[in-house]
Amino acid sequence: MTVGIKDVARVAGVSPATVSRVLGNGPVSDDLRQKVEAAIKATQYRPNLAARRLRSQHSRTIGLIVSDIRNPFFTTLSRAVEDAAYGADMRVVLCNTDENPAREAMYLRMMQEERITGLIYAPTRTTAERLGRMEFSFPVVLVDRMGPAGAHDAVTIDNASAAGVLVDHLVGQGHRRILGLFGNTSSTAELRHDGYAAAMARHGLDTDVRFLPPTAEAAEAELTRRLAAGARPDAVMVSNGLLLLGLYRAARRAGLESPRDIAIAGFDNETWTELVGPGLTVIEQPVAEIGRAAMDLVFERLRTPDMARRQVVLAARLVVRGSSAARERTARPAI
Amino acid sequence: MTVGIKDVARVAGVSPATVSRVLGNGPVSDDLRQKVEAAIKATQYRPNLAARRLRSQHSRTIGLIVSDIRNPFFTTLSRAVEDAAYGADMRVVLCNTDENPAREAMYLRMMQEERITGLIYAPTRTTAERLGRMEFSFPVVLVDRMGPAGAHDAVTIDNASAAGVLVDHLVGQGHRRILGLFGNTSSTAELRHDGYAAAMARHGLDTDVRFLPPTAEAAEAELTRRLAAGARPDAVMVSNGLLLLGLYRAARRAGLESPRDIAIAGFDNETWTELVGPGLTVIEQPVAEIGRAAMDLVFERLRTPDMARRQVVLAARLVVRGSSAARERTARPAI
DNA sequence: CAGCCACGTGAAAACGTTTTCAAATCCGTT
DNA sequence: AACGGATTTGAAAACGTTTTCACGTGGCTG
Repeated sequence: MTVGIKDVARVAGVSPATVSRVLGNGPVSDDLRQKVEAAIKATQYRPNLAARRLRSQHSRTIGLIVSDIRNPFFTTLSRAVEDAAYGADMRVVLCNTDENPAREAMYLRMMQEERITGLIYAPTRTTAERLGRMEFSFPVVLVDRMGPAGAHDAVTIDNASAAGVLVDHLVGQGHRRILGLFGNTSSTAELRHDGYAAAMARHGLDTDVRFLPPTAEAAEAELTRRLAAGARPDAVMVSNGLLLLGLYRAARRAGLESPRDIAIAGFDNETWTELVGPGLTVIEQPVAEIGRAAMDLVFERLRTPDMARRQVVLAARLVVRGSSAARERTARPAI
Repeated sequence: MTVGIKDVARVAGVSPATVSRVLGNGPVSDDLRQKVEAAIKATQYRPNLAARRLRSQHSRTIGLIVSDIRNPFFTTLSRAVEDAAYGADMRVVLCNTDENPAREAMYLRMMQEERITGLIYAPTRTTAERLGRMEFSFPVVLVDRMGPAGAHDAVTIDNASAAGVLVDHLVGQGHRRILGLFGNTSSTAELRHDGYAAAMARHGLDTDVRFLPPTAEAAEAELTRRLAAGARPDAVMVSNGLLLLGLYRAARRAGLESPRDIAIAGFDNETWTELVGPGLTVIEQPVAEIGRAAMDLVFERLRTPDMARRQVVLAARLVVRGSSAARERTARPAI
């Protein structure tokens, strides 16, 4: 039989209420407090969090829903979230959706059943659209990806302009024919595409775009196919770390060296991007800060439920490395 | 006000017990079942998991305690665990300890308070020792790292012999002076050291060993220091992915190329090890399988509490890449 | 046709806490 | 000396479920 608050009370010679007050730092005389604490030690009492939650209506639990924790962006994010949760004496329940709306829906429902304190969530584009019509009894803070305008708090970078910065850099290095590969499941990839397209237009260049499942395999296959078909862009840019990995693999497999044969750039400054060849030029996001900001937003919204919806936009940073360097001009015409 | 089972019952014109039975697939006539299901839809009812857990004494929750989710080994592990949990309709609560025993203790206590169904746990060496004396009311399965012999179920690879395989390979390539860097927080690193030492002895070679905090920074600093002091081993092997990263960085920073100037090898086949230079020779662990096996073990132990303690040992695999290749023999004497 | 069993159902207890409420005690003030 | 207020305590209700138990109904069996 598991020992409960009543057993502690009996041993200490007080009422259960008093034990509860000791646990919750309520008003108790030092005398009784000591007795109770001794009894707790003696009985090896461990509070039952389910009971506590049921009665107090506070779960002290943060939900975290991402597509795949193995994506280093989400790995770092989750670590930051967990740290903040630890600091606030809360637990984190982790959910991977694999960009699968059915799994997403299942987890969203679970979050309501858990009566979580707050949710940090990177929604699929399809679910994000539906998000405006859904009711939640807890704060929902979107990260990395946005929902319907103004429907939820969110923490992102300025994706369109970051993509623009990347394009500007590539063009500045003399690259003209710039292929863009973008994920097809997130609003974020869409915004990065928009930024790419706008920048290309600004420079008077034609775009070349493909939306793909955001996986290394998809990117690798796509570039391999194009190279086999004889295409040879000056540069390729991609909208996230997984695509960047596939891109690099494809180039390597085709025997292309960067930047000699093809320039490469993308989003997410993952560990390996610095180590590979001349280093890969990337947009670095302040991932841990995004996580912390999201937690802050959860807490603020709890404190001030009527606060206006808030979108926190953090600065991203261009990390220039060898992969995007200028090539010696060949005889090939500029267009 | 939140809608409860009673509200559903009232709407459906049945008793709360019947609603509960519908929810739990209990024996209910089709007639009433339909009414109840309609009422559930109408009221937007969501079960309260805290209440359910309190009454049923089942939390359907798996605890996962690792040192740092950002270590790709644990990332992949956690993904496998989460997948298995999803399949069994369970949640996973994720905890990072940063190899900090205090944080570990805190999380272990939390797990008891959560009354979790089972725990998957990679303990620090210091906590692992204490583990034999601790009582848990749920199955504890150790992963990657072991506890006191036979005290808990565990899933690992054969660390000593895997390290031996790595040494044999390096020696086979002609390397003689092999520096070994090992983490100082896990039993696993210790076993890998033992395997290294045994293999070196078998080959009649002197060992050169250092135990470090298992971080990239520590490994990088250590090798940099040694190189600066004029040391130049034939090869360096390390006991995990983080150390491998630091090792590679240090070599690179010192302008050493692998395998020309120094051979490099280690544990954990992370994404980047294949991409870097000639590729890094590593021992690859079946990480996802470790996670799945751990979950299986949790379930088996729940089914058969008296089952003998079980240690599952999975096969690791040597992945040979360029970084360990033989060097052209120089005039330097073999010893 | 009597008896039995299987089945579906509801009333009420139970899970382990926190919280409300009222009672009791103590202190200082008038 | 009496009163008011603050402080500490305990009894009991409440949180939202599942589970136990007993009851009623209907179909079978003998």
